[in-house]
Amino acid sequence: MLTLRQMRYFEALASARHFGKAAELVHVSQPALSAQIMEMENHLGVKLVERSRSGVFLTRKGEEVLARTRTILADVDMLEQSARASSGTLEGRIRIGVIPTLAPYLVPRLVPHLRRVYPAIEIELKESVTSRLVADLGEGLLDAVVAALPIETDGLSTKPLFSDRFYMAMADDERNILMSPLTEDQVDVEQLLLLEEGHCLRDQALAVCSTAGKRRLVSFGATSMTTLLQMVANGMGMTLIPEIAIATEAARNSIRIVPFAAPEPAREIGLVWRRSSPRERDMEALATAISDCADDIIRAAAA
Amino acid sequence: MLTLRQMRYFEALASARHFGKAAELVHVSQPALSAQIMEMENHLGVKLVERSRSGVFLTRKGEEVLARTRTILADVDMLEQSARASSGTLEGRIRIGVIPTLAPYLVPRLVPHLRRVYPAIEIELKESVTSRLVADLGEGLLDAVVAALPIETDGLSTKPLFSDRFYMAMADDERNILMSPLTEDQVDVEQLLLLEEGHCLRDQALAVCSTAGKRRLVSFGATSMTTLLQMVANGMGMTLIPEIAIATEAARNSIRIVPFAAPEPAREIGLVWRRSSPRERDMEALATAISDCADDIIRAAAA
DNA sequence: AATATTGATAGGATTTTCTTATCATGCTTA
DNA sequence: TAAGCATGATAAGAAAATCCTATCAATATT
Repeated sequence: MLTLRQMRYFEALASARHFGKAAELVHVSQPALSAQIMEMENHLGVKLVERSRSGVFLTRKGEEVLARTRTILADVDMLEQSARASSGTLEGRIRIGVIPTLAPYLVPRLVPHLRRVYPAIEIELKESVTSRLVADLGEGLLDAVVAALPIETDGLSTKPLFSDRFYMAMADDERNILMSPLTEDQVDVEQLLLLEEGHCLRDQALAVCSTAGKRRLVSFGATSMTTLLQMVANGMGMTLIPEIAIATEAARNSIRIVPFAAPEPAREIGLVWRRSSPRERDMEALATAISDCADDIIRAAAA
Repeated sequence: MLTLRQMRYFEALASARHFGKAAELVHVSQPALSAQIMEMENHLGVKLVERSRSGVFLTRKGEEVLARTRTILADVDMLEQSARASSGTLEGRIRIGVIPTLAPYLVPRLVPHLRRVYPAIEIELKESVTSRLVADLGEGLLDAVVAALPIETDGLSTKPLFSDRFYMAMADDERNILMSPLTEDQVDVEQLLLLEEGHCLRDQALAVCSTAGKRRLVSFGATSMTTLLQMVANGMGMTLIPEIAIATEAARNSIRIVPFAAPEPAREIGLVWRRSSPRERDMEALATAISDCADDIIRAAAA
């Protein structure tokens, strides 16, 4: 089996053209170097060097092998260097999954922010429901997931990022005469519009309004918050909207946002990653960035 | 120190994404593979793989190192293959030195002949006096030398190729009324034209004509046979010409070629190479080729 | 909870590699 | 020409690296 050691010694020998000198170059005794060269020659079945009194010459094959050896050794050097170049925080590719009820509001702020703070970052995004994202995380297809907690943590680490309060969104007309702040039992489940199955926000909405019977539930299976709020604006019902979505969606649709009475219901957004991942520092940095962005977005909505 | 073994195991691990399977791939126990991977990680100071219950993933660095590792391993394969591809007879570069009193007559036939018989040959030629050629041979700058024997053989091997008889060349006019065949003591040393110092033919000519005193020697220091024979044709004297040069030179100059009486003086042309050279077979083939060409040339002259 | 997988760890055997000492050869020099 | 020198090969034993078997710890599965 050919070894790098053999190549290193051979390189030295080719440079020194002298077994003893070459052995010094690689900090080894002359017999050790001789043995490795012989081993290499035997393995390749070729004479690499010509030993003569007037010095050591490479054979034709030796010259050819030397050329290849040099590029290989150089490549190995490159490998060591590039591997050791400890990539700092958030350098290189990071694959982030974000749930659909968060992504459209968070990502447009988060990505530019990350790019600004960590110029060497390469962001890959995936938007899907929590279960899909967690599966991808488990398979190594994602590095981090931003989703609503709690998440059954199966070899995963979690860090809470921010709290995202729920509001009720309804058509901005006179039909909806509700107290503000709203209490949960005022919600008419028949009027509640929900996202399609799989979205955590759907489950959360149901949890908030759980006091009423679930029988008369009408699901239009909306695929996005935006769709849902268009339905709301058209008077088809009302829906729960997370605070982070308000600024964007209120600007698009003519809706009224009604707060809940304390204790205000909310979802906890958190960052999730494989516990076995060596990127603790990246996760820390990412968590901070997301929290900051979310705060900005929510503060902007309040203003 | 990074080793190819580590890289081979790492490659296997990246392919199998499983320590046990990877170990099988490289015919080794799982702890052995684990240890090498750990060694590699420690050496590089980087986590290459993420060990998790749901499988083994490469880290970013791991991916990068893998890419480099693969090209290195491929290059090593190439090296082994190309080295093992036993170059047949007279394949690749061969550097041949030829003395000036032989080269102009031998080379134009020899080179096409070699190219025809050994298509993969790359010929490099050097024309110089014996001492220079032998020095170059000793320094590994030449692989073979074609020169007149004997050669003080200092770590060199020698093989006689052919015998090259001497003739006397003189102006083709009526002034030279000499017996044919010539006997050596008929030569008038004062009329003898010689090559400059260093050429073996000069010494051989003097040896042939040694019976006469050397005092009156007139040397014009001609640098080539052709020059010398032009001088002869112009009536400036006579000179020794080796048989192999006759066909070419007689066609160029109006000269008369007179043979010597038996035992005809001659030079022995031989092939010389470093005894330590592993190219015995090449030397054998080269010797045959040269002998064949020389025979052709001399036979052509006789016709 | 019991069982099966999977990678890490431990201890000792095996193989590789190294060093020192010495040899053989050919060159240099007295 | 013989003694001394330089150089790479060889030998023998020490050091190291690598490996294997057995076992552990942590998870995942049943």
